[in-house]
Amino acid sequence: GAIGGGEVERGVERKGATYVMTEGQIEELRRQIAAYAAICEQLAEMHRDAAAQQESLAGMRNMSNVYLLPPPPQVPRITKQRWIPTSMQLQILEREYSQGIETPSKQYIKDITSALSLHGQITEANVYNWFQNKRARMKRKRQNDTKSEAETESRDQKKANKETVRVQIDDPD
Amino acid sequence: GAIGGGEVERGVERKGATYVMTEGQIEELRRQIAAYAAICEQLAEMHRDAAAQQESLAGMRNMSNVYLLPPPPQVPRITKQRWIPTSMQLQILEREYSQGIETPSKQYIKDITSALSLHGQITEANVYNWFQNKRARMKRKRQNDTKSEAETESRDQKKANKETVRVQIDDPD
DNA sequence: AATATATGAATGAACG
DNA sequence: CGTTCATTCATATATT
Repeated sequence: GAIGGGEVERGVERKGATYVMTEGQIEELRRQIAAYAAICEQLAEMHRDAAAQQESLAGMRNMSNVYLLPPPPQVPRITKQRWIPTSMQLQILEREYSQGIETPSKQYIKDITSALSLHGQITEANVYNWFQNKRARMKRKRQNDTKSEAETESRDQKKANKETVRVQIDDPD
Repeated sequence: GAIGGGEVERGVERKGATYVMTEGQIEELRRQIAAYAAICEQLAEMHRDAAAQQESLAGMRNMSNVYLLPPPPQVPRITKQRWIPTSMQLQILEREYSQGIETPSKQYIKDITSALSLHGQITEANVYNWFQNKRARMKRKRQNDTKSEAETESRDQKKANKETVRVQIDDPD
């Protein structure tokens, strides 16, 4: 019995916001992910085939390092506003951070900026700011989490209440 | 593969026709889709490059339309629950602001949050954001008003200007 | 229903 | 570094 069960999960849930999705939305997500996965697989296979036949095709050789090579995605802006990282740039930055790069050195910033510029307009200042903001916001998040954990240390009841509220949401159809 | 996974399903809790997801789960989904999108983009680009150079590669041709068709770049329509202040909460907040509280201290935010929670669900972040938005929008309004005062342009011109700003952006290649 | 606006939230950049 | 500002994104609500 799921409803009101509160047997939600391991320590996954935080006291942060929760989100509600409909079946249709979940389905849509699955479809998108499946579609991307299929396309990636096909493309990758095509490249393997092609590479096997024609090893000297320019630009194709070191596919293993997919993230570091190719294309400039979209830089449509004429009016220079604030930097908006492309999904690729973000992905790379997030990965670097998650792998322990929290306060990159000047040289590191130079390098990664140069790598990221293959995926869109970017400056060293952008990268510097990104890491700075990341650190600050991660830290604040950790503090909030820790604090609210401490608050509810002996009060899981409150949490239960919160869960209960959501249960009331029900089906319009 | 490394990217796919069924973790989503495990964590999703069934509740009538809606599901509740944690921030972490949503984040994970977004990451997955962003990752696939970025990889597809790269592979497609590489493929185009390669195809341009070597059009008659066996095994490549009959699949060459693969990347042309599907992937919807749209990110999931996840309905995020955002705080909607009750009229009572709004009244109190407006009053505080009008009485000179523009940038409340952390402690002040704590206090007011706790007071406001008597009138409905609310978090410190909600309060913080409210004041932040209030400041920004008040400032903007003041600036607009002042500017239109100085200008002899018609009143409607002002709004037209605002619209015009966006028009410049565009044109990828 | 489709578009426009109001406003909560996220985030790049700047400040002290 | 911590905090705040400025801009943008996303969603709820209003308007047509």
